[in-house]
Amino acid sequence: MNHELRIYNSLTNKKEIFKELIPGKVGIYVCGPTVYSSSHMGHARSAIVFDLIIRFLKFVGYQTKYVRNFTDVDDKIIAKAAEEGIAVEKIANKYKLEYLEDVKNLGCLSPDFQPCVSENINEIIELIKKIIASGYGYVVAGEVYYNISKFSDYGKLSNQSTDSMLSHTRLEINPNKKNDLDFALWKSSKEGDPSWNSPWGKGRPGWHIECSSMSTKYLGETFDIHGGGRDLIFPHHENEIAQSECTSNEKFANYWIHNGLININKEKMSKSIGNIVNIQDALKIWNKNIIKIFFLTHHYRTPVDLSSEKLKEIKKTLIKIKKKISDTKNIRERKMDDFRKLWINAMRDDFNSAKAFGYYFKYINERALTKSNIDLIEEFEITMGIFGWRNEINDDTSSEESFEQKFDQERIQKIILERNMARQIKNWKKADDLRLQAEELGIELIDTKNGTSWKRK
RNA sequence: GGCGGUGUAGCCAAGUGGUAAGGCGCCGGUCUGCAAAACCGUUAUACCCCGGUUCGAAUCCGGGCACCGCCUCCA
Repeated sequence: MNHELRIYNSLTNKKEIFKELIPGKVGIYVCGPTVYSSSHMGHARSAIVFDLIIRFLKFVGYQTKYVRNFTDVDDKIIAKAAEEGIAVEKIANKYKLEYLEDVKNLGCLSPDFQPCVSENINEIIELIKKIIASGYGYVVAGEVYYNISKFSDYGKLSNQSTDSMLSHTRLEINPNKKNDLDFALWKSSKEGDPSWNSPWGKGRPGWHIECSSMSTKYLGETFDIHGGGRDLIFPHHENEIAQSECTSNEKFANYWIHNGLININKEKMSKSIGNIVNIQDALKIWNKNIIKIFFLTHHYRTPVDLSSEKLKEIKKTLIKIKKKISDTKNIRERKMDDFRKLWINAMRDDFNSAKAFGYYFKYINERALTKSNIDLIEEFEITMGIFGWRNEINDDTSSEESFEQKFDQERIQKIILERNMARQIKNWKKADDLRLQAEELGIELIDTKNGTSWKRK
């Protein structure tokens, strides 16, 4: 059996055998949110994917050091603060706390470190000084830019030549820049903006530099894994590499892991379309495990289409599975290779949780469950970060309660009463007519020993 | 235009050389006054198209086509 862990490295666009820098230890840095609005399902996916990766790395015996930052100094936050007439720090703090609450509510493990830009200004200034001293940065009118033409590897992550990047750019020409692709390391700030003193005047860090600085601070100049959403490959991660490698002369991150983005009902989730789904709103309707399992039944690199229909499907599956697990009789035993070995191997191959869940569903469906089988199932659930879901997911359509309350309760009760009277005297024609009436209201009647209940159709 | 990704049943989704996991749905059966739930069973001669390599390809190579993402600070 092959015990190696294989990871798709966005830097080489290949699956590679994972080799850690220090035996038994893994350092991982993931780009967290810019805190200027409530976090959405894209953030959720990223948090869930990297939570899975951390859990699995721990499971196979690695000691992990997991760092996820907050970008709390940024143009977007400043703009939002101006729009709402609230202090920049308050906006940043509000959304930072919200994010922490959201990922906690999703049942994700906390990173070991969650640094903020505002708390690392000195480190950032020192790094910018080093970049200037190495000849890669230049100062113009109180601002510092990175000179990409000096860094010969520029474009190695996104696989682009600087020429081709320029050929189709929407970039506005900035006369202060030596090259159009140069980016700001330090920006001078307008009156009222958050600002710090620096050798170049009052200002604040540009986007990108914080991640170079903070990853190095916690993990060293070279570390094992750098993660984030696919959309960050260019320019953000490309620029991080340029900033870090020009001063260290070392490779920045050995493996780059990028999770796929999400669509909502087949459309790109975006502000302009107005279809952003917040984590908070999703959690009001769906149990966290449904959301997690939805994401985990897709491979982390593929784009995913999110819709309530798909979440309902997951819920249905889970309710069935839950009943299977509690029913130890009545299940036919079939041949299946070692479940534990199968799912671990799936996960060793670029964290293929979708495949692993296939085995999980199959195993539960085809096993007479014994104590040891349950132990195996629970081991899987713990590693995937869904342990306890069976106590949290009910088949009482509770997730649709808010929807159901909009129905005319009185009228439904009247139909049920009338129909049951008809059923007692075996007037089936009338009973069926009343069932149809209920269906026209969009609900379905369910007869049980304990009476008649109903649910949304 | 450049770079990257994707294309597998009605829908979703695994599968990197050995003859198509899993889920939802559909259909049939048991059960039920009828339904629902549950349970049992069925459901891709076939993996966008055309060539090639191979004893053998969804999987590798070449050429197309289609869709999606990124291409600088939120557009």
